[in-house]
This record gives sequence, structure tokens and C-alpha cells, in this order.
Amino acid sequence: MTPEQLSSAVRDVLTAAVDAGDLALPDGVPTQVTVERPRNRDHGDYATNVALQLAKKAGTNPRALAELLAARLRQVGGIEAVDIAGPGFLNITVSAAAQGELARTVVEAGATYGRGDALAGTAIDVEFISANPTGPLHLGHVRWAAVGDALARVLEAAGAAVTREFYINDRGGQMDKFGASIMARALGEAVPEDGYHGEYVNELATAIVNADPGILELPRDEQLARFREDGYRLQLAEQQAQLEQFRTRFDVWYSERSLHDGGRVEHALDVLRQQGHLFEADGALWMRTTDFGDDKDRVLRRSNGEYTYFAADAAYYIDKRERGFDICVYLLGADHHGYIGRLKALAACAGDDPEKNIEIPIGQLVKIVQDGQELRLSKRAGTMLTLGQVVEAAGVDALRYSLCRYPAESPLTLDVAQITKHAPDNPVYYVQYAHARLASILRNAAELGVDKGELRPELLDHERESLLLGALAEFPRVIATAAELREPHRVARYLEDTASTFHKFYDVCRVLPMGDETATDVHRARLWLVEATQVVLANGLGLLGVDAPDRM
RNA sequence: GCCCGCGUAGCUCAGGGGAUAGAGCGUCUGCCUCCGGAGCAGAAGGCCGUAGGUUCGAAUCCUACCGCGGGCACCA
Repeated sequence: MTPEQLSSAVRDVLTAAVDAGDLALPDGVPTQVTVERPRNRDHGDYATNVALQLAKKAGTNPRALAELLAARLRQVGGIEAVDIAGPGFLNITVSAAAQGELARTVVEAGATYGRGDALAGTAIDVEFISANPTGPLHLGHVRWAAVGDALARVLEAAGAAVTREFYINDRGGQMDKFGASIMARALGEAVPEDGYHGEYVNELATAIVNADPGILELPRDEQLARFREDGYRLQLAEQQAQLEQFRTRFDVWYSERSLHDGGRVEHALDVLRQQGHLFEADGALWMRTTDFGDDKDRVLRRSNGEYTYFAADAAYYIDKRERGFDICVYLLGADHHGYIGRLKALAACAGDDPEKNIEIPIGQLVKIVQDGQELRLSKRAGTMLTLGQVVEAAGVDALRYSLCRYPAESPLTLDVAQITKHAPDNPVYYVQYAHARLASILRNAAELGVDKGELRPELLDHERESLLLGALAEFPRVIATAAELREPHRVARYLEDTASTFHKFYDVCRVLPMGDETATDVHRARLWLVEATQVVLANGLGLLGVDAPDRM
């Protein structure tokens, strides 16, 4: 019996009580009834607070209502006991047979167990990282790589059609400074004060000159363009390689230039003009974003005739919507939080619903500590800790996991020594170890010739078995909640809990026959449970982009 | 000044109104004659930033204040 089934059983009981005239609910039976796992085992397998919540509306007191519901719930198949506790909680104990069936459900569903359809039919664009192509990705960017990709996976598991997108800021002043910095290095000149000073710029310069020594003979302005373009190409490829190594793959790499070259900006202005939100002032073209809560109106085309960065943003958003996305998610760092107002207003100006069609979760920046001191990462200053360096030291699994087990809006401090020492104190190994242990049991079972055979669910009646089944039953709700709240870290926390519940089960419940024993139905039932647990851990780790190893 | 986020165990952090506030790391004590000890069992450690409010019930929701981080361009 799953929590969902239990919840609907409680609703049915409410309906029956109303129909029988035992209960009056002016607002009707609630469509959602909360059934949760109590922390304390003495409070049953599941608990519901419906009596507390409905008592006032029903004109009765919580305990009386609880009594009424308990009597009816006890008649429901699969429910073994119903107790009333505290101010009016209903504590429900499910029969072992009903609970044990879950092992079959999970094993049969396999890789699809946990998936839902809450977002079926919804096309979601998830944009993240979108770093300037003027330097390598560093540890600061990587939080968004891990979180964005995990979010995309979780949304997919809830049924959405997801596109992962990276916006390349390949236009504007930063690109010119980047090109000028490379050129200065190549010519042995001083890098401009506001240019890029990192060692990687030197390496780019060397690579470009080695590939085409003739570049040094070009006129200066041509040379600048070449250094900029070659540097851009190399640096973008480097970022793509870094992300590939980090197992983060984008469906779309969208170039800002292509928006301009393809006439998308003009098109966007047409759309916005038709919606009636553009005006001219001081020789510039503005969008009246203040109509929709922005602090100030925004310039789209400067008085010198050039489009602003925001004009490209507008074109990009409108382009996404025209490509058919129902929801555009922009995962941004806290340093961009000022964008929320204008992006929301932009959506509204484009005729969309800013509460529905655009979402801008803001993630806090990662604080990096080394030797007790905060490390400031700056591309321009050249103080870097690149993604590649950290991946090499920590491993992709440990790094991805470390970054996505926390809510994005929570500030995060990473100790470089901690993360790079590859020590098993990373919780990812705890979860992976559980998975490897499960795989090991299944290998041994195969070697012993023990087949899980026909499941007898009522034999899974040990407390630790019940707890493990209960944990597995939570998985679909965890995914649904993580997707709804856009909080993939919930999956990681759930996996840690479930791994722990499994280790405790393993500690006291022998799965395989010992010595000369012959296999019994209990052994076989436990093999079902083991296989089900492995399915859940593997599916969950998959949602985080982390491997589920059979050996480690 | 205004806006956003965050203040929970020594440290890093979970806890979307429920019962005795949790985990990992660190400290201390036990457990390997058979399925992986990267594990398990136990101990110590908390005015959940402060003060009010809403509620049968608040770490959770609201207000104010304090502290930390970030943001307030015809830059990109």
C-alpha cells in the first residue's frame, strides 16, 4: 500500500462518512489529504492530521472526528490498526502484506519507478551557467552545472519535456577586452588594466600564434579581431569540454550574436511594439517595464543606435517562447538578482504571464575556502580554480553530489582541501556504498543459485523491513516535490535517508541463506526487497547525474 | 538608502504549520567465526539571530530590528 493509496482511502472514508450523514463538511471533502511518515515509530507507519484540520469546519472537536474516521478506516483492507494520538492525529499501521507488495511494484517498474506525470505535456527550457566565453569555467560556475542539470533531470522525471540551454554572451565589450588581452600577451605588451590577466590568456595567445604565425603580420585592427575570434572559439571549446567531462550536456548552445544576425532582435521589438510597451525618449528606445513592477524602464536601443544587452535578452526570451516552451527557467546566481524584475516585466510586456511562463530561481554563490581563507575567483584577475582542476582532484561524482545536495538559495562554503582529498566523508560514498552492497548481495545470490521466485509480501514483517519499504514508497513523492519546488537537493537527502535505512536493515536482516541452509521464502522475499532498494538508489543517483556503481 | 537571499550542534548544512528539532564531519564508547566495517549500535553537544504577531499547534507564516552575503548601468 502506497501513501497515495492510503491518502485516497482516507478521502474515501471522509466521503462515506458524509454520505452516511455522520459528518457535515460545508466545503466538501478536500481533494488532497496529507498522509505523512511520522518520525517516531510509535506513531504507526503513517499519520494524518485531517481530523485536526477539518474539525472546525465540521463543527466538532478533533478527537471526536478522529474517532469517527478511525472506526471506518479500520474496515479498509490492508490497514491493520488505527490509533488516535495527541490532539487528534490518526496513526495508521499498514499490514505487512499490503506494505510488502511495494517490493513487487518497484522491481516491476524498474527504471521508471518514481517517475510521475505532474508535468506531462509541459515543455520547459532550463537555462543555466551561461558564462562569458572569455575564460575557463571555475568552481563558482559549477554549482549551476550540477544543480541545473539535476533540476532538468528531476523535471523530466515529473513528465516534462526539458531542453537544457546555454546562452553564449559572444558579443559586446567584454569580448573586445578579451581579444585585446590575448593580443597584448601575444605581442609581449601590457594587458589593459580592465582586461583579462589570467595565465590562461597567455596560453591562448601561444596556441593562436602557433596555429597561425602569420597573425602577427596583420594590421592591428585585423589582428585584434582575429585574436578575439580565435580566442572565443578555443575558449568555448574548452568550456564545452569541461562540461562534457562534468557529464553536463546541453541541448542548445545559443549564441547572442545569432540573435542579432538572424534579425531576432528586430522581430522582438515588433512583438513588443504590438503589445504597446515601447516608447522613445532622449533619442533612445525604451521598454516600459515599470508597468509590470520593474524599478525603472529599460533601454533597448541606445541613442547611438546600438542595441543594449537587454534588447538581446528580450529577443532571446521571445525566441524561446516561439520555439514552444511553456516555461522558461533562468537559473541565475545571486549576483544577477537585479535581473528578476526586468525579466519578469519583459515576459509581461511580451504578453505572457510572468507568474507562469518565466521562472528565475536565484542561487547563492559558492564561497570557496582554502587554508582557512576565502578564495576570490576572478577571471579578470586570474585567480582561478578551474572546473577541470577540481574534477581531477575530487572526481565527478563527489563534486556533483557535493554541489547539489544543498538548496540553491542556500549559501554554500566549500573547503578546497575537504573536497579534493577524495576522502570517504562525502555522503555520496555512503549512498554509492549502499548500492554496491546491494549489487554484491544480488551477485552472491546468483552464485548460490537463489532466485527471488514468487514474492510472499507478508513475510516482510520485520521492523527494519517495514521501515525500508516505507522509505521506498516515498520516492515518487520526493521526485514530485523536488520537481514542483524546483529543488533537486531533496533527492540527495532522500537517498541518504534511504541508504541509511537499508544499512540498518542489512545489519539485522540476513538476506541470503547461511552455510548449508536452504533458501526459504523469507530469503526470497528479502531478495525482492534488496532488488527494489537497488532500483530506487540507482534511479535516485541517476537524477543527480551520479554513477550507481556495482563495485567500488 | 532601496531590493533579494541567508542566520538551526564545535564545523558544513537538512528540516515546504504538527508529536521528543535531524544528518555528515569532528570528539568519546562498543561491534568483524559466514551476504562489502566506505557499515552498525550508543554518548556528549541546541534560549532554531533578537523581539513581537497569526494559529489548537511556529525552526517553518507575518512585522520590526541586528548580523552576513549579493544586487541596484543608454556595462556585458
